[in-house]
Amino acid sequence: MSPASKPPQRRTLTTDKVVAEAMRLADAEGLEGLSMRRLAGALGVTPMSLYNHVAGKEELLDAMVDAVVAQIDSPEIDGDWRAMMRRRALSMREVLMRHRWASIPLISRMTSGAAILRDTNATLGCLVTAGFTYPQADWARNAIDNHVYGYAFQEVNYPVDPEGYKAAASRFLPRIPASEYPFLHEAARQIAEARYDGITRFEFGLDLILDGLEAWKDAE
Amino acid sequence: MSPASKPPQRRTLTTDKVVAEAMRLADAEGLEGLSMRRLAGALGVTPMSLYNHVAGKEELLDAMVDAVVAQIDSPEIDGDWRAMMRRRALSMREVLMRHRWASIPLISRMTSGAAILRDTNATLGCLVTAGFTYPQADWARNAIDNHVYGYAFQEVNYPVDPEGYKAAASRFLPRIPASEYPFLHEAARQIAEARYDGITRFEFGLDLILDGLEAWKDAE
DNA sequence: ACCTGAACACCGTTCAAGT
DNA sequence: ACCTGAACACCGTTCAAGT
Repeated sequence: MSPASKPPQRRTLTTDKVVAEAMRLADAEGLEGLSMRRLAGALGVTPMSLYNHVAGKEELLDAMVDAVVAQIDSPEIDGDWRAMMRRRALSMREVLMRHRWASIPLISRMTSGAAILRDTNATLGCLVTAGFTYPQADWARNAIDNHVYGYAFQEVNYPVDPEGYKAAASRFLPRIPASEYPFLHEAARQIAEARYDGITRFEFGLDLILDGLEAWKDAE
Repeated sequence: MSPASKPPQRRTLTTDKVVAEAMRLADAEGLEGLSMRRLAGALGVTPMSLYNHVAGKEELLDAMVDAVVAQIDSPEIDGDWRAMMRRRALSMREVLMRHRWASIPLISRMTSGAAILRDTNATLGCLVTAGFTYPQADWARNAIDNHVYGYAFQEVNYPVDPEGYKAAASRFLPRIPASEYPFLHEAARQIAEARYDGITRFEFGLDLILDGLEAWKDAE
């Protein structure tokens, strides 16, 4: 029971450390760079020892997704619903830009960690308190989240900097002959010329949805 | 040069057959059931012979996604934009229900097969012809597609039949104590009770977006 | 031209064994 | 209680060889 009697095992790993290192790996190299074996290597441990702290790779991914959701600014339940939805959406976008691997598992895994439950509860709560019915609140959340996910996903996959943009355009445009795809060709040309306006466009679409929700709510 | 001189090779495989069998496999067992080796087995061939017809698994997935997109009713360029966007969205939903594995790769791969280029060209063309600017048309398509993808994805992952619904709810509700997540708990309860109204909800959200686009278009 | 066998460099995970 | 070595059952893909 004295400190010196501490057993010889390394005692280095915890679930939190495993999840944190997995997120660091995914941040650095993307999801396809994350394997249990590489993760173990990064932690200086054999692959199998990970299974003492996470049940498997699926559960690890769920935990990573939940850790991402934990970072978003959830609505305050008594706050102005529109301001709160706006703040949450902007925060989600920012978090998804920070963890560029997260959009896909966030969309594609039906997971329910503590942070996700908390955020969903707060979001529905804010909308219901503002006067939406439960089904309406459920739909409103879906509409907003679909926008955020879809947009974030695009932003992650398209080149942001002007040079990258130009390069991608010149790599892409030849595949779109004006004779066969006149509208697509012109759209690509205009987009290739425009400067990047990520947040503006994001907020534009977001406000479109919020307008729709407001009208919908008042209409009934 | 006579028919009898036909060489002994089986000559069974073509790219189209490989893609078609891959889709059948994915339809039946999901994307995680689709491996190059299993696909080869289903075609009665060694894994390596597939590489004579597709460059690799990534390209195979791209081809599968394009084959899915080829099935959707693209807009007619001179048609009423709202009716055409509506028809396209309903068709996309239907196709994504038929190929339940397709939502995720359709969202997450930045691919540009012939069918995708064609559909994008037709969609932008219809909107631009109706009076949207190119950037507006681009955004409009994104908004609609995000809705379709997000919704289809949900519909694929949630149980449709009442029994499955009930089972999922009773498996889920205990994880959501009313004390900690009062709003989420009540939402889950109401949703668990409601009968499934997939298409209605889909069209509701779609019309919300189309209303927003119409207002937006008229406003400038 | 198309298909194959053998091999390479990976995976996630189990299980019995160590301390 | 935690970590390990060895093994199992898979992957995608390359390459030289067959016909």
